[in-house]
Amino acid sequence: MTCPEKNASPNALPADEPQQKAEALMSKQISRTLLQDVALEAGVSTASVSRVLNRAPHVSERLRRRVEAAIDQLGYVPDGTARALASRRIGAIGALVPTLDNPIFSAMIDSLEQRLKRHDCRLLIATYRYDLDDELQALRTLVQQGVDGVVLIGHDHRPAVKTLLERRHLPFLTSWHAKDDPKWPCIGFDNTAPARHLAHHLLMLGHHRLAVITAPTDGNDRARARLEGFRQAIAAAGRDLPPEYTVTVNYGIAEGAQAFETLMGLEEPPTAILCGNDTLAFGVLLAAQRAGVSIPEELSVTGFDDLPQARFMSPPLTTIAVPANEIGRQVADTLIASIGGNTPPHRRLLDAPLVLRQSTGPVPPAS
Amino acid sequence: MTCPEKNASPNALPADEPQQKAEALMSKQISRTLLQDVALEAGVSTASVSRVLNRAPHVSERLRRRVEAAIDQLGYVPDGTARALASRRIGAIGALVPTLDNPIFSAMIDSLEQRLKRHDCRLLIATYRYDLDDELQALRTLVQQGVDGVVLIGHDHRPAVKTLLERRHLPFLTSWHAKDDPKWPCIGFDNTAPARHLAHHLLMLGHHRLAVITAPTDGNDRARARLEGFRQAIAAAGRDLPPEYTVTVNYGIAEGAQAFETLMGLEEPPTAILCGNDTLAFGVLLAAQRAGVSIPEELSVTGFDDLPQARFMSPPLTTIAVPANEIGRQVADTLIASIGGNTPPHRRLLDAPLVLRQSTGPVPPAS
DNA sequence: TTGTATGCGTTATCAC
DNA sequence: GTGATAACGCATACAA
Repeated sequence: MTCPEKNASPNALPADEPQQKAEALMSKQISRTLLQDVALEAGVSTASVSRVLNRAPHVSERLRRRVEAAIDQLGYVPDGTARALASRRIGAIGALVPTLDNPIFSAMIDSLEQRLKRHDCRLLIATYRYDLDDELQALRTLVQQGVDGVVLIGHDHRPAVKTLLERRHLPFLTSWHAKDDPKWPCIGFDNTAPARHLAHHLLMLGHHRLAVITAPTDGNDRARARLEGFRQAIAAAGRDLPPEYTVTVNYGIAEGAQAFETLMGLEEPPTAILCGNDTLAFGVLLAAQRAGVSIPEELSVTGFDDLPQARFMSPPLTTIAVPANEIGRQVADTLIASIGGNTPPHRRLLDAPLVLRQSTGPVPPAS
Repeated sequence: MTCPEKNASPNALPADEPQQKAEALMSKQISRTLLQDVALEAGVSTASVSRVLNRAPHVSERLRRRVEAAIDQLGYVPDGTARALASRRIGAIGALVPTLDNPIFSAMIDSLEQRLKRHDCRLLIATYRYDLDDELQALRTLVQQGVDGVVLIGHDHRPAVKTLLERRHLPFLTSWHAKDDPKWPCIGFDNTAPARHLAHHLLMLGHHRLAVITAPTDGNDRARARLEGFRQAIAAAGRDLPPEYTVTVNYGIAEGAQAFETLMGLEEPPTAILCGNDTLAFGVLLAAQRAGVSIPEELSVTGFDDLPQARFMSPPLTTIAVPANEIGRQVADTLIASIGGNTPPHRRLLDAPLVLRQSTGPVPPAS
């Protein structure tokens, strides 16, 4: 049964199985060392090897050493798929994000992944381009893969998302929003209040004609919340936001620049522009520069996100610092705890402070 | 055996097993429908259900319909972990990238993921912060997870990386470089030639004092290759690149700005600065603007990557357009083919064209 | 503390 | 074309 030397036969079968070898050669791995081989080498049971592998309690130091020696000796590497099937955990969570093209999301994913690694957890990502049907579909495949947990952006989702998550008892977290709903635990920040502060800030500077450039709000509660914040402040000041002062464009610098042209082409151009995100604001800043419109003397501009570039723009951009990295870290820690059985707080709100820079100033005297 | 109604018992065990239910409640999923249940419902064998699921050939239309009906009826969802164990494929590949904080990498990952989805393949990502030991470690965990393929950035890796990949017969691809090594199949682009072109372009404009700002070259063959390209062109012009004209800084706008200060503080400041990537160049551009150094009249600046912002800088940045999205797509297609048994070409080179904009101009007369 | 035996839910290899 | 049934490699309830 025990072969002379190097021949650690994968399966302790009753007799030589001729096809065995041929198969192994065709297959992805040639005669891998199995947990069973380790058990044999160490002279212990497979259960003990498994215990050592999983750092289970109640294993004697002596046994542990023996097993670890055997593992090193044979260069054993546990099979993740078998582990997953038996333990019902794959050691990875899934993240559903609208896109990775937006640096604010890739920043969050980056820190999420770094933090998960500490907990020995991998990250499976899927993007859905702000299409909620695609999001649902992507979630289905992630769930089918067997992810141990899921993180979502925002609270705009198809109803089936929640149904699926709950039916599978899958730990999950939403992020990037602040809605207080016990059914949708979240780690995020308020998008409305900061938006309100930005608008308020401009109103205090004497601006009357505020315009807004927003991303499409369809399936994007963050964009909606920010727009709502802008509206609230404007309404509180006894004014309103006329439709022609609200421009909806897709994400992008060029799109922001385009929106600038549109707004400045109006009979009564705004004296301040509130942008739904920094990238749009960058576009406005650049277009203004090209058009010879000086910021903030002739026009005030605000962003939302505080991307690394924001402080380097000319002039530096007044914006809201979104805690993308902190969200990544806290989501990782919380989801891991949640997978471990701890019920997380239904809602954790992080700061998204106003960052006053030089792109905003008093309303021009001419107005 | 067959329960009255809703009770699709997960296992057709001989008798009631009291613990069964308790366990199920504790566990992640409550009485999931299994492939076996589908087989029962459809009145066929489990093998047939599996065949339908995997679109295997030689299945009658009639049987397929019956099975599909049963699947819909029961809302059956295959278990990815069991599938993975039995088929030896998890339906996901792993991507190892230095960081996702650099938009050029997140762009590639974004398109990679989008394209993989078409092939019904998921993406597992891991970052290693340019630390090759971490890269190796991360690869180990991905392999252990059972990924069906791996994509790496560059050709700087620990030897163990290749050993591991080959021992497991794991399809893999490197990217972002152009080294012609049959052992390291790659889909990338030449970093050296474009760098040479940039330097040549400046030399043709009459610049003699060229400086370089580079990212740390340790474990970063792309940075090294670009630096080498700069050097080649300069040497070809009968000049050299003195050490004080070569500044190494970490990635970042602030870092680029800092390097600008350093260089312009020299007794004989350069008349042109070649940056290892766009982000560093952005820093230079912004610092120059602040310092009142006009570009390109007093100083020429080049980047490398062609990030979306590059064309919106003032002045627009002369740079190299790195095909990040195309790499993502082609890596996806090729790796999938490779997993399917097709041997990919050892090397596919994509274009990384010079994009001439306004940040470069004739050497200032004073020089 | 350690060993035994079985389950995890598919795929795949055979026969038929 | 379809049906039994043996892997797949590990975790774990239970016994010892």
